[in-house]
Amino acid sequence: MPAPTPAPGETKARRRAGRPMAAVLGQDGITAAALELVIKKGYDGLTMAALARSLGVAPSALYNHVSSKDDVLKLVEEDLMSKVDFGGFSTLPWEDAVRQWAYSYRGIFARHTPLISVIAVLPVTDAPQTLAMYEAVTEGFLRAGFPEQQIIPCIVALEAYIFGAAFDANAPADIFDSGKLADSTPHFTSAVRSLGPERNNYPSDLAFSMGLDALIAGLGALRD
Amino acid sequence: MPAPTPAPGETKARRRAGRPMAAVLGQDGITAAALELVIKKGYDGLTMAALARSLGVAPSALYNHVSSKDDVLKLVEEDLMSKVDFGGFSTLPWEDAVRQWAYSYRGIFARHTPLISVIAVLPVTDAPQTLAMYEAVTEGFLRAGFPEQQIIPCIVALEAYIFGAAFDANAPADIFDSGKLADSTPHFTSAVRSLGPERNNYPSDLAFSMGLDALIAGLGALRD
DNA sequence: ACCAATAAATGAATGCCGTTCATTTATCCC
DNA sequence: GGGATAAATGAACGGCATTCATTTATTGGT
Repeated sequence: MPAPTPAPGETKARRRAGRPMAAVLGQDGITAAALELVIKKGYDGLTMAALARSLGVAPSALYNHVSSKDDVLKLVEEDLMSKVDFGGFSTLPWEDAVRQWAYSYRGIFARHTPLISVIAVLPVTDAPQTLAMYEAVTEGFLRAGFPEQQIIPCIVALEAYIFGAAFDANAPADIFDSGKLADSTPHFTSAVRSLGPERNNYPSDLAFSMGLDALIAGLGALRD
Repeated sequence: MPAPTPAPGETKARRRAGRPMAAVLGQDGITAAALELVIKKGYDGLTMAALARSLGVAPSALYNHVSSKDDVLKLVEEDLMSKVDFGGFSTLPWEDAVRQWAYSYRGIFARHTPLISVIAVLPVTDAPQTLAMYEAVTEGFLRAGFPEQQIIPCIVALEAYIFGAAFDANAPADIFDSGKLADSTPHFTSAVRSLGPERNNYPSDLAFSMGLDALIAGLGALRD
C-alpha cells in the first residue's frame, strides 16, 4: 500500500515509441464492472477473479490497470462519491442543505459499508469527486457564516456521524433483543419495548434524524 | 453465520457419561490470546493459524471451542466492551457522564476499527458485557429525565457518532492534502490551511469534541 | 515494408487463508 | 477396566490476491 501506486488515472507512464495492444477495458470499465458486481453479489462477491470474469479477461490482466484490490475499492468509492447530493449548499438554507447532504451520503454508503473503513482513512489527494464535494460543502459553510477554522472540524464531525449511521442502517430489527438476560437489564429492556407494540423494531431512521437535528443545531450555533 | 452457533458460552452440550481430554484452553484463553495477538500484530495478524500457534495447538483444534473466526471477533468485542467506562452515569451529571462514556468508548474502539463492522450489526443477545453497558446508560438517561421512548434512539445516535469518530481517529495527518487539485478547490484548501501553521494536521480530536458537545446539547434538550 | 518498442493479456505458480473431517488421544463415570 | 465423551491432530480442500515469464497485438520510425 505504501507501494509506488501509479497515481490513479494513469497506470505507468507514456513514453515515446510504439503503442500497445488495444486495452480491453481501462479503469472506467473496471470501476463500472466492480460496482455492478457489488450490487449483484455484494462485497463478498467482489473478487479479482469474479471481476476479471465479468470483463471477459484473465485475473492477472487486471493488474495492468490497477495495482491491487484496494485500488479497485478506491475507484468504486470515488464513483459513489460523485453520486452524493450536495447541491443544496448552493440553493438551500444551511440547515436544509446539511440535512439533504447527510441523508444522501448515508443512503448511499449504507449499502457500501465495507468501503467506509477505506474512505475514512484515505487521503483525498487525487480523488476529484471527493474533493468536489468537500469544496461545495465548505462553500456552503462559508456562505452560512462559519469561521473558516471551524469548518473542517464540523465536516469531520458530520461525516463521522454519517458513517456510523450508515453501519447502523444495516442492523437487524432484533439487534436489541436482550433474550434470556432480559431480567438483569430491566430498564434497557423496557426502553426497547417502549419503542412500539411490535417488538424488535430497530429505530435506525428515527435515531439518525434525531442525532442529525441535534448536530445541526449544535454546530449551527458556531456561526458568527 | 445463521448456522446453529452453540450459543457462545458453551460449545456443544453436556450429556451424562465420561469426560473428555482436558481442554488446552477454553473460550477465555482464546479471547485473551486473540486480544494479545491483535495488540502485537494488528488485525491482519489475527489469523486462525497464528492464534492456534500462540496457544500451542493445531488450527483445527480451535473449532472445538469456537465455530468460526467471526466467533473469535465476537469474543474480543465482548471483552473490549467490558472495558468501556460507563461509571459516570451513576455519579455525574448526565452531560459529563455522556462525555466520559463517549471518550472511553471511542478511545477503545479507535484501535479496533475492524470490529466495528461486526458490532454495529451484532445482536446483543447473550452479550452480557454489552448489555450491562446499555443497562447502565439507560438508567443514566432515565435519571436525567429522558422520556423512555427517546432513550434508545439517543443511544443509537451517540453510538453511531462514536463509531464513526473511532474510524476518524485513525486517519493520517495528510488526509486532506488536496495535492495538485488544490487550485480547483480553493475554499476547501484554504479552510484546511487555516487549521494551523503546520499544514496537514488532522483535527480528529477537536472535531470529536465539537460534535459531541453539539450532540449532547441537542439531545439534552429532549428531557422532560 | 519491416523492425524495434511498447503495453496488454495470458496461464501457471505461489503462499496464505478459513474451514472440514476422519482419526487418534486423553479423560472420567460406572 | 470398558465404554462413552470430547479435545486435539494432520491432512486435505477450495478460494483468495498477487507475481512472473511469456506471448500477442499495436504502433511509430526508418
